[in-house]
This record gives sequence, C-alpha cells and structure tokens, in this order.
Amino acid sequence: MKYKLDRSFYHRSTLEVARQLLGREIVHETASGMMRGRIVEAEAYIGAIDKAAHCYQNKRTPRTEVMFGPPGHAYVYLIYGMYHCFNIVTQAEGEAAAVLIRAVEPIEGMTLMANNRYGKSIGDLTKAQVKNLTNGPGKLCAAMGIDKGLNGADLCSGSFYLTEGNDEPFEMIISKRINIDYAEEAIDFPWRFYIKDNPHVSRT
DNA sequence: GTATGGATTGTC
DNA sequence: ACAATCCATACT
Repeated sequence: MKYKLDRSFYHRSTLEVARQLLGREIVHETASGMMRGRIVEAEAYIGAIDKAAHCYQNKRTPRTEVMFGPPGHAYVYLIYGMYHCFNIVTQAEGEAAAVLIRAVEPIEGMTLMANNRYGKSIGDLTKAQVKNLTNGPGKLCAAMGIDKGLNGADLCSGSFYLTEGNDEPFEMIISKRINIDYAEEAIDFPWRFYIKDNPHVSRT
C-alpha cells in the first residue's frame, strides 16, 4: 500500500503543493470499485492575489467557502453547467487557495473509468476515446466519479484521498494557465505545472 | 426576479 | 469556430 498524504502535505504554499502533487496518485474507492490516477498536470489558484481565482480578493461566498477552510479538502464545482472540476485546498485555514487537477494518467480501474465516461468497457473504446479518458479537468472528474457530492470532502480520511507516487522520474514543465482570458495580469502567472512528454497532459 | 458568463468538452 | 447547459453571482 502506498502512503496516504497527510494534512501537513497540503499545509504549505500553494505553488509548492502544486509542484509536489505531480506524480502523486488520486484514489477513489467506490461501491463499483477502486480507481487510481497519477497526477500529470496541475494549476495553482491563490485568492489573495489572483484574478483568475474564484476566491480573488478573498471573496467569500457559499461556493468559495471550502477554500477558506483547513487544507487537504476537496473543492469541486460545476463548470459550464456540464462538467466538474476537482481542486485541492491548500495553505492555512483562512487563506483561500487551491490547486486544480487538470489531468491524470489512469493507473487502476480503467474499466470503471471507461464505463463512467462512455458507458462502454475499456476494450470497446476507440483509440481516441482511450486517449481522452482523463486528459482534462472535466474528463478526469467524469472518469473517476468526482462530482459535487465530494465538495468539502476531507482528503486525509475516508475513501477519496491522495497517496505518494511511484519512483518513476519525470521532468516538470512550467507554463501559463489554461482558459483564464478574463484574468488580466494573472493570465501570465507561471502557475501551471505538468510532466514533460506525458501523453495524458491536456495540451502542451 | 433578472441577467450574465464560465479554471470545459465534443462536434462541426 | 461554436453550441451545450445550468448554477453561482451580481444587480434591480
């Protein structure tokens, strides 16, 4: 068994947590089975200074409330009325910030993921469908059964959590974040991190 | 109550 | 290039 990441892992600067999350695994144990995905892409959002963040200027609303709470909890929201995005709350309680998980590499439970995404077993997927299984924030949520029911969930206990990764080495790429055209100067913040040459990254 | 638009995805 | 789709938020 891999070691479950504890509260102290998340209780650090958001940029540090975002970098450290690469290569770690998201685990979701459901009634239908277990799914595991290796994080290959993540973005930092820091309310105090970041116009791209929902909690910019520490804007406290029912939706952003969980980001003001203690680190190591899930922030899950609905985007475009159709897709969910999974974030991990970071930093101390009272400091609104989170890391958006943008892509994972399927490790375990691919059949379940295929069923969640396409209603088909893994062997019946086209090559394109296999490639698109978890290579985006909305896609990985659909595949791994992550929805608003998990908003606020404590990732340090229960059946939805993160673990250490394997020893596979990788090179990290840093870039601007995706789809935040409205965020003015924050558009250029280099707060996106992904694993170089990994085929499950959303885009390069 | 009404209006606006999005940390996306799939299709055209 | 654009529609889908609905909730959170801001404003009246």
